[in-house]
Amino acid sequence: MRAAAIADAVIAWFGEYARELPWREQGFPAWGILVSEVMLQQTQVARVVPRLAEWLDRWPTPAALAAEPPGEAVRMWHRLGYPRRALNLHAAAVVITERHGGEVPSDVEQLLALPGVGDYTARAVASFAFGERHPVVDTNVRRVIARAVAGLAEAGPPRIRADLEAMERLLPTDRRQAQLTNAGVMELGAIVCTARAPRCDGCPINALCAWRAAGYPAYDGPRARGQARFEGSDRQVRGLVMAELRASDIPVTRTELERAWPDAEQLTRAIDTLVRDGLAVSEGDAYRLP
DNA sequence: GATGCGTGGGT
DNA sequence: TACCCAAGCAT
Repeated sequence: MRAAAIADAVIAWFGEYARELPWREQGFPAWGILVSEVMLQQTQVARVVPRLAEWLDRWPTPAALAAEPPGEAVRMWHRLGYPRRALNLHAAAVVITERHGGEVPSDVEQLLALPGVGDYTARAVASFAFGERHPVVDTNVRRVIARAVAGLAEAGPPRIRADLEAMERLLPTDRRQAQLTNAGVMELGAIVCTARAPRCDGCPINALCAWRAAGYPAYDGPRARGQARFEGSDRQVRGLVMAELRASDIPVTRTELERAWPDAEQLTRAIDTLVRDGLAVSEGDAYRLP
């Protein structure tokens, strides 16, 4: 069967060429897996590795993190981006401590209920930390399936149900083999079947690839939405404000923030949304981490 | 279902 | 150099 051939080839390749990453070490805790998966949401592996080590060194358990103010999580986040993830991780640590006896749950439904844990992260933790048999679908997996199975150059817009079903069809029955298939297909998409310049010569499934067999046709389907320009955006201003708050032990005044971004109207909008998101707290005419 | 959300690496 | 893209999530 074609799906079995793909899984077998990917598993064999993964065993030989997988990168040595902290969260793949024997005995790496479920808490560490959860933290790594949240850090990896839209953030490259190379930037995550050092921050993950610092984080787990300071907070080796969910209870340790839950005992501190959420602002400390935001500060430890440094410049990983999307700092609401740090807030989510802190809130998740509180839930895990109060409702799950301090242990990261292995059940997908319970994982999905944690703040900042969505369809990808819940199944990644269930599969990688606990060996549960669930399809894990991220941007890499979607691209590999689009090419190898559907014969398309790109995956197009995400469709959760269909994407999960497509990966499910590739998963072997055995739990361990399913886990290795999840990790292997992701890894293949990350370092071989890349978005820009795929390294098809080194691909373990190039002989099975529908896109290759079709002669690498160009993509003509619907495009995933592109990102808005960053320079001059509210996101940039929010980032600058957060950098100021992280760097200070005392509240930062509005006047000091205006030095970082002179446009008063845009600065106000950034501050207001940060306060609404719980990433900043107002204290008189100044602001600090929560 | 479309948008907003940080920061930086790769080409 | 600009631009695309990155182990997504919440609303």
